[in-house]
Amino acid sequence: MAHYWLMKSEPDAYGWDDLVAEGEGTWDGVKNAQASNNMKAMKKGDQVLFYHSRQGLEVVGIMEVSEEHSPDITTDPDRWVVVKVKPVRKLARPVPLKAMKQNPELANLAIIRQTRLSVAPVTESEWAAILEMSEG
DNA sequence: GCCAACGTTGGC
DNA sequence: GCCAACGTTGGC
Repeated sequence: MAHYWLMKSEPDAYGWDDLVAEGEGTWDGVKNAQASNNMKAMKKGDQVLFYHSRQGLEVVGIMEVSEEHSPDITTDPDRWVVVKVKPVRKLARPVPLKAMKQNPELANLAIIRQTRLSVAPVTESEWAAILEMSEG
């Protein structure tokens, strides 16, 4: 069964539209042990929310792991990894951080509890709650 | 643009 | 091996 995740990127550097334009993106440059461990745990087909940090501050789309982790040659390949992702679909309506913070179902969301974590797990119920917010 | 949070580095 | 200094991230 697929697992759920959330990954952050600054849209100035690499946003949802960039991923769509490329068709498949390599998620590189993550230099954080916890984030890296999460990437190592990702399996092909896992579903990933794309969150715009710094600008936007909202979940904008869903992507899918298309290739599992491999060494990150843009940083330190002995230490850090990349995964490849493909866009699945844009959310009907982006879900702002502000709204997620107000939703009691998301009180334990990893990115709310730990702001600076750029690659984070999302539980099945959190995933459902976020999609509900986008579509409801 | 600021600064809090927090991970990493390096001098001791 | 400790911990102060430093650098980076990301919300505000």
